[in-house]
Amino acid sequence: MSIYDTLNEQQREAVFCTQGPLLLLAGAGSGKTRVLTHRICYLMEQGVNPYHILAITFTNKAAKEMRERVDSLVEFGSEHIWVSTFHSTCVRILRRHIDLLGYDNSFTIYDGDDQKSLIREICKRFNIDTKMLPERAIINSISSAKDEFMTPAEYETTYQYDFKKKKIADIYKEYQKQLKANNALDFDDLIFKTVELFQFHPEVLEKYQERFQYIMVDEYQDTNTLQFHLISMLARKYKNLCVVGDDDQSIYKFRGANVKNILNFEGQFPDATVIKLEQNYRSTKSILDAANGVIKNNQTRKDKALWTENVDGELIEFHQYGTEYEEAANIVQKIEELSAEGEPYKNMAILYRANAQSRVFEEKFMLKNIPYRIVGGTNFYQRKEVKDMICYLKVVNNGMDDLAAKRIINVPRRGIGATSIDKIQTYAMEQEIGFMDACFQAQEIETLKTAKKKVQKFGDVILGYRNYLEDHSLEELFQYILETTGYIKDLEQQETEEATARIENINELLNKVVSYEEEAEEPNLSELLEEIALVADIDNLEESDNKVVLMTMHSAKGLEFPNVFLCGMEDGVFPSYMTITSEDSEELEEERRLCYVGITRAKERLFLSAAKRRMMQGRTQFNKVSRFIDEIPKELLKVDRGINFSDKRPDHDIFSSSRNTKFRKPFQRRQLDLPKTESLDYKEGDSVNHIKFGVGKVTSIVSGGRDYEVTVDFEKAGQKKMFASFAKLKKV
DNA sequence: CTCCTTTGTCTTTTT
DNA sequence: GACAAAGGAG
Repeated sequence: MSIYDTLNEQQREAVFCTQGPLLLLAGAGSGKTRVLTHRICYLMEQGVNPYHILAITFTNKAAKEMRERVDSLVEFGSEHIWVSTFHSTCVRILRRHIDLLGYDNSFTIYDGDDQKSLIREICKRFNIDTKMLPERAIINSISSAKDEFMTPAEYETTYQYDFKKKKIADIYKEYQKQLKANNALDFDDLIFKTVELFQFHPEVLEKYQERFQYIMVDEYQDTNTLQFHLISMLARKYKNLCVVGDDDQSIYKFRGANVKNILNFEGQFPDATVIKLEQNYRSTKSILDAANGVIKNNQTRKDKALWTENVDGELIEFHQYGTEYEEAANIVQKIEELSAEGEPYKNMAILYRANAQSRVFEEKFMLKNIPYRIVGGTNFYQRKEVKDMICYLKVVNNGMDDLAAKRIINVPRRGIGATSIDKIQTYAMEQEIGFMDACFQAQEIETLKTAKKKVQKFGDVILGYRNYLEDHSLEELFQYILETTGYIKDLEQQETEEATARIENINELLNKVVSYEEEAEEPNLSELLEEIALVADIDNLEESDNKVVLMTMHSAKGLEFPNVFLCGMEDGVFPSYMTITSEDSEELEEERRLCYVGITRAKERLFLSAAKRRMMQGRTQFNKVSRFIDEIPKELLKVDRGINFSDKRPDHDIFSSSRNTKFRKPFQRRQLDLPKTESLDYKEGDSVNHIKFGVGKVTSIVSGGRDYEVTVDFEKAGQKKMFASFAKLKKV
């Protein structure tokens, strides 16, 4: 009896197929992690040195789990396998070789917030109207350019006749210049620079090709073009590349993921073996059928049929509540009931479309004293106080990080305001030196008057820290910074709840520093900062905590729970307003894939819910039940009359008229009991004004349930479809 | 320079 | 409703 006997035929085939390119199409819950771990194990049995194996996962958490699972299968050697995310892999490579590209090896990693600050600064300097060109759009454009391996120069020549893009090209160019001057890389650069390194230094590439003779990539459907490039460079020599993915679970198009990577794999590697894993081991039949019912509405997908031998299981429950508060109250109550029946809290997860939806649940859980954990949202390391302390560490570590220096120069208050900072910056640019270096030369800056001394003093403080680190540990440095800045003392004096929470956060960061120093082989500041920059919130989700988990469906990818609550199943929430109004049908399909991911997280029970009205951005919105609910086969759904409705209005069950609902569109009768938008003051053919798109002509008005769907041909923006209640069109 | 108030702007997902 | 940016008083 070998460990491979428990695998099914396709799984075994995949495990034993070790040579040459292999595409593994693995449906949700089909045991792909088992296949990957067993495959690694088999490779080692075949005499492959674990040193030659590279496995790329999507999160650090997945990497850790994979290593542990391999470790439980093999007797020794698992620690030599290189298992990590794309980003961590690249950092490891760049730390060794980035000097070949003219960067310092102690480079800093910029997160999304840093990126935004830098872009904002550049826009200000370039006098760019961020109303015409929002920062978000600029960042996205630069990010997509990098995803396509396009340098600023290439971007400029490609788009020289497009006014807006030409502007972006200027910003992109300056942005890269600044990054380099600050000795910093953003997330995309980590991959980009690694590819560049391999391109310009074939001897380095060859070294890694020799090292990584067997490569595996998980969640392959979510790789972008640049990542594909990286992988194919590495695999070019030995061609032992195994990619695992599911096109139905591709949910990161918005950040550059390219489904074509998986759809065209056989085109890129013509001799590839393709194996499909279609048996689901995770979910009950009802849950799986519901998921299949939804996903089959997508036009562009590889045909496949996921099946299971599992029991039918319970029906899927769907409730429509009056408000999001009722929704939360009832879900929490259900969780209490399940808990009373003996279900551990950690077996229950609440999944939603957007992070903002977590708040109502959090309030309820606190009130009821139920342990919970929210994953995502504002990351721990993005909190003001934590970020402040990190910036101190960054400045100590990398003297060229202007952004970090500017952040802390007046935190705590040192009497150095915006005008002084500008003066230092101007001087730094004239002298072509870094911001921090300019601070060290404060005496030379003529424009500074009373601030001269203060800036000088700040410089001395930083120099003091650097000296201190020479013969002290990181923990000691951190403590020293806390003391000398008086950061905690300031907070203590405030005596507010908020301040106490901040102190706790700083202490948690201190814990991180301590535990890093204990675990690392050779602790150093760069590595600590890199660990901080590259962790995702999900990475810290401990299997052992018995807590209800709350997170977005995006974050839930790759996880599974016995009981799953999918809330906010409303058109406008999920699918989101953005995707409904977009004319690109691809976006709705991605949203549907997300729904598929959400449903397939559930093993035993699935609860779906919606609210008739909910507060969104301070306005009450009336939402129709999500179209995805409609796509689930009716016989799988159990729709109860609302329980515990707190508002006394007669409640109309959406399926109420009779059992015999097969022939009617289930949700249409709702238009009777929901307030319709006030009658419109414009009709087809009228000219109307929209706050963003300007003037246009109404081409059609369709009554869709509680709202009107209005199509307008705008003079500038072209044709748009919108809901009357959202669009606030004015007749002109 | 700092602190407080007011105004305006959004709609998503993240390494 | 939340949060950032701008404006105003000390």
